[in-house]
Amino acid sequence: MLIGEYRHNIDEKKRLSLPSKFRKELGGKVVITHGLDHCLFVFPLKAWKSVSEKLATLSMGAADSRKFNRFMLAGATLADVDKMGRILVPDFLREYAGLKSKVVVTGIHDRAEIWDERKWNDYKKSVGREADQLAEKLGEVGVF
Amino acid sequence: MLIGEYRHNIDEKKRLSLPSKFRKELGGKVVITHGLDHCLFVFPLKAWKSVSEKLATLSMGAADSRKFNRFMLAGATLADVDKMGRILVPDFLREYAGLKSKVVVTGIHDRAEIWDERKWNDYKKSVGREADQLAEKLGEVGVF
DNA sequence: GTCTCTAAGTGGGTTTAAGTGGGAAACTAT
DNA sequence: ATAGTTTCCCACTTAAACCCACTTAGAGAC
Repeated sequence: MLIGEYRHNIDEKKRLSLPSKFRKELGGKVVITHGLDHCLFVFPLKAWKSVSEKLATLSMGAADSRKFNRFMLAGATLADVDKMGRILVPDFLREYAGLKSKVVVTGIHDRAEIWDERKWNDYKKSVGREADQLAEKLGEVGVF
Repeated sequence: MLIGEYRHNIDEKKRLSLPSKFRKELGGKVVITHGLDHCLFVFPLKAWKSVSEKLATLSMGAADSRKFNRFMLAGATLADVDKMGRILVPDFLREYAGLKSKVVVTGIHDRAEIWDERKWNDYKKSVGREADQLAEKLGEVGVF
């Protein structure tokens, strides 16, 4: 189970250290892909396979299904973790997530997320303002 | 599994490098054919066989079925991958996909796609505008 | 609280391979 | 024969992979 929020840097060679607490669960190969709200998702290879199997059930006939598959599959990259626990983030994904040097890596269940630091701060603020309404929903779902 | 997006050039001799990460899966011979949305599809020989079998059993009207089969089959070319991992893209396919020098090669499950760089950028932008609906689908399919 | 030890995060230099360009040889067509 | 392609092979450039070292932050002991 991946949890927590870590502040890391992407260096000049486009390398990003994964938090040491994530490394065991993420393993030696991870898949980075487009996430929602313009962040990036990082899956352990195993978890990715179950995602891609679900995607494979979508028909190729419909135009929006093709779009969806291209978004998820062409938008994904297999990255291997180097000896120091770092991954390389491809240009097109960095661009999508608006990543500069300072990024935030978060853990959400079985995946990690990569956020531009500023985007993450803004997002947290907006979540803070909506906390009451969200709390209502949480109650509905029976979390607390 | 082919995933990711790679920017390559078609040189003056009409040669196109396949991404190194695709080469193992694509093998020494590939089938290039008309793709949907004015890109080109590139199948490993093995995957092509299952595609052509499916084409033979299409359940659409006879006239449409003939049309689609001609589109896919008559447009298909068997291409050898050279020692450097490059293929030759025939003129009529380059024309169909509007390929200039700069192209994008993407991986979608068991096939690669070749896009004119500008077309791919436009396509991605349109996907971006539909991000919300795509997110809905993510939920429907139970991906996340 | 402070010192020490350990490990994580970062940075740089070297090596390797991918992507690309171009020349020589073979083949075709004129 | 010759001009124009096509095919094969090799060379160059640059970016990714790899290895190692330094710095800093955290954990533990005193």
